[in-house]
Amino acid sequence: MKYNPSEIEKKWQRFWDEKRSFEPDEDKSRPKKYILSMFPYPSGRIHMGHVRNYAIGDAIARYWRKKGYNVLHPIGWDAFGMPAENAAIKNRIHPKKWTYENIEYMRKELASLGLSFSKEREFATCDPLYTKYEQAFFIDMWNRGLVYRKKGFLNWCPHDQTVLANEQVIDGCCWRCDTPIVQKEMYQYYIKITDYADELLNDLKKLENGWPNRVLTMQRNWIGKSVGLEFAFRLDEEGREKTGIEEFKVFTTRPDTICGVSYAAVAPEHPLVKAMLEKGLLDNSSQKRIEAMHRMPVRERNMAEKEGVPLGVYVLHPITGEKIPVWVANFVLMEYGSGAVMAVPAHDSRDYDFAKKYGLPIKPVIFPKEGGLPDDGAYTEEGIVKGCDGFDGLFSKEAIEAIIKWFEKNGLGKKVINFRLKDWGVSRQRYWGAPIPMVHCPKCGVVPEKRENLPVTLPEDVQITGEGNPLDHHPTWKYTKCPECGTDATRETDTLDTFVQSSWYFLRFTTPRRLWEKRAFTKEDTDYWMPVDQYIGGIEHAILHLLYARFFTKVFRDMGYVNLDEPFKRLLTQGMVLKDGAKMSKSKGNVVDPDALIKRYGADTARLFILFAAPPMQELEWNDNAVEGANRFLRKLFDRACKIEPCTTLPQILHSNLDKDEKEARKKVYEALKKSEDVYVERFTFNTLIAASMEALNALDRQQNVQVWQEGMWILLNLLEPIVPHICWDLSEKLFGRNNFGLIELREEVFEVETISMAVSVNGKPRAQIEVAPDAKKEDILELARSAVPKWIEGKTVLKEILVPGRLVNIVVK
RNA sequence: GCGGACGUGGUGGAAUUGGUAGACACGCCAGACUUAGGAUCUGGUGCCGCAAGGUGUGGAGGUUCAAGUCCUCUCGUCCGCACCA
Repeated sequence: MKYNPSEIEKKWQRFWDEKRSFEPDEDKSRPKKYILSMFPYPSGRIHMGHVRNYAIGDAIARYWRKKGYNVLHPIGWDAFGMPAENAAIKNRIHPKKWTYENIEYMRKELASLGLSFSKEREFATCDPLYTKYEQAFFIDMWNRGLVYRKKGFLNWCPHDQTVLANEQVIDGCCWRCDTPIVQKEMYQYYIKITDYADELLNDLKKLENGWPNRVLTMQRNWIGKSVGLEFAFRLDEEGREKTGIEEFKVFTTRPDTICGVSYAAVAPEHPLVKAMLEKGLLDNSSQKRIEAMHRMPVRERNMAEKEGVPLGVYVLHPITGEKIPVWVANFVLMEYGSGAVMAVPAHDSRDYDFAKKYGLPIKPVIFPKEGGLPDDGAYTEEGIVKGCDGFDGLFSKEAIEAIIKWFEKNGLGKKVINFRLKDWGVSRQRYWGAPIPMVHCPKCGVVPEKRENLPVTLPEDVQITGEGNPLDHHPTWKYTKCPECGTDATRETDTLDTFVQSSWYFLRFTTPRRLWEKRAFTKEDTDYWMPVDQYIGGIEHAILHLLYARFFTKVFRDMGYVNLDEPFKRLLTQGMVLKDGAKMSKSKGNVVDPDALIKRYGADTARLFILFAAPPMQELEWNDNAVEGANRFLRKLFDRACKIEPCTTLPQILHSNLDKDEKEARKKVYEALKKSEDVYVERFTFNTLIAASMEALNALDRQQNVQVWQEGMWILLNLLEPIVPHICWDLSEKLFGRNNFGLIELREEVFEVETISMAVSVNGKPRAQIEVAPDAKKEDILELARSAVPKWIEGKTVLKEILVPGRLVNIVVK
């Protein structure tokens, strides 16, 4: 019989569907596994990255199911977002239609891979039923003070009258109409993720054994906790009178360098600058230069050269009382700390560059324990304080403590913890998103919509042109009554960031469909299913998605909705799929289409290749020839299986009766079985398991024992099922009535051998092989070893002999 | 600049605790069979060398009886963050 993948695959996919084989059991007494591959954006067609993602997740899910676990392995669609609007502009198709059609198509594509999804829990995040709960959560957070409105700067295209995401700004211009973008200040909704900054940082410790180190590092850097001193620079008398401003705050992580301050620097957006501009205290050229700095988007400022303008006002040094000039500097960020810094050119490279450029004094106050200060550049390491009254002789760490204490004692400053992490702006001036469920009332202000009115749904009769906000432009949609007082009011026309949807979708999956109308999820279900035991996805989500999802979990916990600190116990970040050394992309023309591949070779070949070609976390280089090789293995497996006599139980073999090749075959088979535990549970290096299975099949091929063949195939089909399910179900059905899909015990006797082959090396170089009995005495082995390498030891003195049992003998001679 | 990961045959990759480097596969070479095919099977294949042997995990040192694996320095590639005070 010939291996016919398309026939087999259709047959079993239908079988699984009809039997609802992969729906989780509602019996919560069974041990569970929640295996989740990140849900896809319905862009239109699946790509190889998806195939890889879902092949990995499916293998893990199928493994645990076969082990008797209750497995939740769901799929859904991250369905809101800009591509739908872009398609609407380009092809005049409604985003909703476009999205649901794509989902329809991609669902079929994924189905053709034979993935064991819990399909009955599938949903799209643009389903109103999902939006309903998301809006309710948003209101809960608003009521708890976790959501607030604030003016923030956004990329704004004056031509299209729209807000642009950072990635839509190309060289400072709108990606669509090429108009230079401006920074526009608008009201935005923010979620207070910073309230949880410390916990999000500390709890990374709990993930150390389950998450890749680099993801943990990336999150730590992103949160960016720094501890330091906050104090105020008081303006001198003249300055206070001129500007009407008394003082401004600065933050430093290096209070030990405070006596080296030679100027203060403030951001172009700083209130002091604003006040001075308003009062006309700056000359024309200074004004112009400050305005130019201000105009430059913050992202671009870091590329530009350091620039500054002296403000002509002075502050007083809190310790020495010296007068210190204040500068505006383009490298000071308004968003971080207080938007102002104390500048210590001797010990900070940015301050140094700036001081050099403008000829400001450089005063070293920290000296290394050994050696001197650098000739050029700042000394940014720790050292001993010199030239700072009252603190001289202290080492940096002690000086930091002492100086902070001094400030606190004198009421001049305090220890402060700063985070790089900022609150999460969730407003999007777009159509295709979840409407923010708020109402603007002239009497009551901004108030949440009533719960019974949720979801606030999108109007369908809109024209998406890319200009302006369709919700705002809609003739009637935004007009409503205030939920508090009934006055005429307007709806919020902003929609939510799509990251909000992906921050809790994994909780929604725990809810059986019959409860969807009633509840977002229940504690009963989340207590049982959560946390996700294995999460699989691309490294590109290492920071934002994973951070937001962790944050939502903690907020839900504090609102009493879940009993859970961290949502994802283990995380596997898969590598990219490359072709010709580059990421597959249409523009490069190096795309391999999964559909075509499945059509030609079948889903099992696609899955086998993708898991065989590289370990999951590594990049995978596409190779058409190697795909052919994967297919060859399956054909061979099928061919050999067809020659086997069916049986319904695992044959009992008397190992000692077998010949050498038969024993070797059994050994290889059981080695693969042994390996499978480690691979499916711990390491996920499917490539090595597949290699071990190939070795086993090759070894089986070198002998003819009927029972050894039966046993070998029984085991191989069992352990390959998670990787190539269709062929394994088909052959298992024919040969073993699928009785081989249960637990298989290891047979230790197959690992026992009559002789062990050991290497003999002389001075570390391998010179000969010897065969010894497993129970041979040390002296006998050494004797044999010496006699095996006469050429290398004759006439020399044996200094030492090292025996590594079962592996080698090393003879050291001189 | 800071942080991280990775460098092993012609290629993808194995080597879990320091113990015979190159498993498995692709490619290539030779052969068999053949309805002459991009099928299947057998054998070979790190490099140099006729061989004995030498040499070999980016490079240079070091620790060790023994290093792909541990340490120091260095080069390269990729990724993340990027004036974060």
